Amino acid sequence: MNDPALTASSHRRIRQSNEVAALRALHQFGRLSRAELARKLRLNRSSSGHIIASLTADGLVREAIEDSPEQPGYARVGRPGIMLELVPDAIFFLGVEIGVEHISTVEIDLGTNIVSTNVEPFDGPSISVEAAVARAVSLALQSIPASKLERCEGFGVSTPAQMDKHGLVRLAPLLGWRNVHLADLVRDALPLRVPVLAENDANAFAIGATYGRSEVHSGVTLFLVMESGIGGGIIIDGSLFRGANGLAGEIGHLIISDTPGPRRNLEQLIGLETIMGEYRKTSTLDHPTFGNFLADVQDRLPSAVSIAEQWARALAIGLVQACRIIDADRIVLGGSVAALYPLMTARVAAHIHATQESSFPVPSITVNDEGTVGSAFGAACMLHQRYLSLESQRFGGEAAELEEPEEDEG
Amino acid sequence: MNDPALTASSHRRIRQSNEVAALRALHQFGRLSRAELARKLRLNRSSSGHIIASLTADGLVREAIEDSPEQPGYARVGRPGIMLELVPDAIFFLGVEIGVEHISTVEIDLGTNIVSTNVEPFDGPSISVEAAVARAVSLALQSIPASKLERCEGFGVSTPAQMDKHGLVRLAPLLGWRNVHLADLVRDALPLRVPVLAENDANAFAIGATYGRSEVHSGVTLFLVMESGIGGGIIIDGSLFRGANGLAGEIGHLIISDTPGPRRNLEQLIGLETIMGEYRKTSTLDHPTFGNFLADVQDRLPSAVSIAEQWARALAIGLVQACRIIDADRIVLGGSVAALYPLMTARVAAHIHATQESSFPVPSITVNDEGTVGSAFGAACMLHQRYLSLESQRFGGEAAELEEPEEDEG
DNA sequence: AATCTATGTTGCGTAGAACAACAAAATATC
DNA sequence: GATATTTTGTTGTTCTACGCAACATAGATT
Repeated sequence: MNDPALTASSHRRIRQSNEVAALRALHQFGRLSRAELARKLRLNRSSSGHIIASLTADGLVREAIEDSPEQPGYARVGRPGIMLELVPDAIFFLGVEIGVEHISTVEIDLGTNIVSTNVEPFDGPSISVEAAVARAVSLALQSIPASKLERCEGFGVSTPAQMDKHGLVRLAPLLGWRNVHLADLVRDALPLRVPVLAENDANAFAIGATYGRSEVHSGVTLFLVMESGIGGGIIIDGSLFRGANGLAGEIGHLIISDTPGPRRNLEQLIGLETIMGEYRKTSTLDHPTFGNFLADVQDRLPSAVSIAEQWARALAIGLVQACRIIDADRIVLGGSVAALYPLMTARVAAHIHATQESSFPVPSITVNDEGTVGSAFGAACMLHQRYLSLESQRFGGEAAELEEPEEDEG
Repeated sequence: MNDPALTASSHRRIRQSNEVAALRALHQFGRLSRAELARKLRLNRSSSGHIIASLTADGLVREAIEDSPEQPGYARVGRPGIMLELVPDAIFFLGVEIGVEHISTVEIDLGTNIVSTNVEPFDGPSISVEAAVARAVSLALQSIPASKLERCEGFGVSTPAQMDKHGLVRLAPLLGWRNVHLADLVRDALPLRVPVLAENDANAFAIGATYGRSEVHSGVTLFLVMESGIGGGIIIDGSLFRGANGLAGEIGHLIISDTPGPRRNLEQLIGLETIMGEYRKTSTLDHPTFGNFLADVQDRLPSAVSIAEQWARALAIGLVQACRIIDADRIVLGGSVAALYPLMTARVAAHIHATQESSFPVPSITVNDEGTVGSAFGAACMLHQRYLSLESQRFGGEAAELEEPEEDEG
């Protein structure tokens, strides 16, 4: 019913849409002159000027001081344009990850630069939702001076839970939550009136990993977060594909093998627990860590290599299965287990080749190296993305979602 | 690079977008008054009136003659509105399926009603692309009087091939094609200048099966075409998800079992060939047909039921695997083998339940009953959908896709 | 120095939506 | 049955924001 193409454009919306487009272009390309912007947006130079004028008045855009006047190959004839850039600290966004063992918060600015982060240990399962939300909010706000607060334009939460697009948690097994409206709780707990979004942690991670400037990769990216559990997210043309229930990309439960005894799913085959379980059987150390394991693999210790080999095979099968359905052209691996991939690149590729028909295009595989704040960063990015879209509160958006003049006159 | 949100709106575009929105609303809801339309589109009544006036002048919309004046529950206070409707035969679209054994053509009108169809036997593998295109075009046009031709507003082709979104066929194993620009060939063969789109047959089928009026199901639909081969398509919020290479939803090659000997993929387990191969071993008939098999299953003949049981299990596993990745909430089965599903509903459901974790929402499964023209119909629908969008040629669209003022200035 | 080229700005024209006012066509109310 | 009420469709006006053209500007080119 909320068919975007069914809502009409008015005059206000034109300008809104064009201002948003200008902001997005500046975010994507970094620096542009008014004339360049006009070309990108297919606008007249004069219109571009007007739009920039109003964005400048709002303090979102400024003329860049030419610190590096001689960019290589920038010798063009004609009057040089005045470079424009976003004012990074004009506004900011907060992202929080409520994990099982820790809470992380991230503050990003209009240029999606990370301004500050906080991480705090946390015992998720033993704490109520309300208390968790309270701690998350206070941790996120603790390093923000009161005077700056009003420049906050969005608050994102990520957590290991299955939730709908409104932030209603259906089930969070690791935290013991069920049917809690997380987004609403956070909204109420915040001393600000800003847009709040909640999202599954793997989905948020996926957004964060793909939502960089000039990273508007048009295509399909499958993002895999490999820790004890295996999470996943799918990004289509730069925006998250949630699926019907927010479960799209959660490939941890794919059945990989039904060879001998019980069926084994991907999580059971490539998760951290499994690797460490196997590794403990062979390691001579008292308390072997994943780091020890990686070192052993690097040293080509047969027992460790054998475990890694199993891992590579299962990962390859999982990726091939997933790509047969969503036809991704890019795969990004994240989470601590991803560190194993660079050691096993060739083996994974070989298994993919063996499983795949030759006619199928093979996606590129890369490792994401965001720190522990990846998911919180992604949550913040979701609000950055929202700000640079037509739903932005800045334009009295949101209304479009709330009104819904549903009149079912059968 | 073709980021839609990066292109700005001008004055012309406003009207375009609003006219398109009006046409879409009328298509979706059938009949609306100007005031109702204004509410749906969030426009002022007067603007709605202007838009309707210009669409009426173009012959696309008319005031409906109140043949059924008393719609139930239609007693509302106030002046009753004048109902508006699309003029079905204002324009039409053609769709062609170039299959392996037959060519089917469909003509649909602005209301997506099927006006006429043609089916002709065809020996795909033995015929060149050019000849196939020529036959397809002549079959599609044969029943269209010359005077009507100019009202054609689009031509769609579907064929069992992997192709990109521009209609360039990378590979069509069943027809022996490789690297042919099918859409261009059709464009050149047509005696009209109309938009031409080409799409994989399963994808086209999927569009046709979901693109009904008032069928703008917002959600994720997985469509499965089961014949000798297994094709598939994914529809997200009413529009086709092609994936990076047009292969999204092609779940025929999912690995279902690696139990004893060689791996078996879904196609090898639930395809028509497999069923009939098994059935021939047990049937007492000389030339058993799939119809015989269905009858035997219906009669609970143990040998047939056993084959069907295997089929149900493999299908269930395939669907569960697919839904774990794309999180579909609706599955539609098509193709001749789909007729087996109604007999096995309970078994499939049981297997899904057994494979699935309880927390996972189970999608609805329905059988599509389009005839043999489903894929051609879908191809025609693609152009209907395009006409009711901003890329419509009617508004000098397409330019947006051709210009591309790419200026990579490092 | 003169010319060329591209940029940024300004004033004007215009398309098209919002707004307000009004007549019309029905129901609701007394 | 007359009047009030409600909703619709239309008309004229206002306003917003873009396109266009003209011009001054700032550099490169000759």
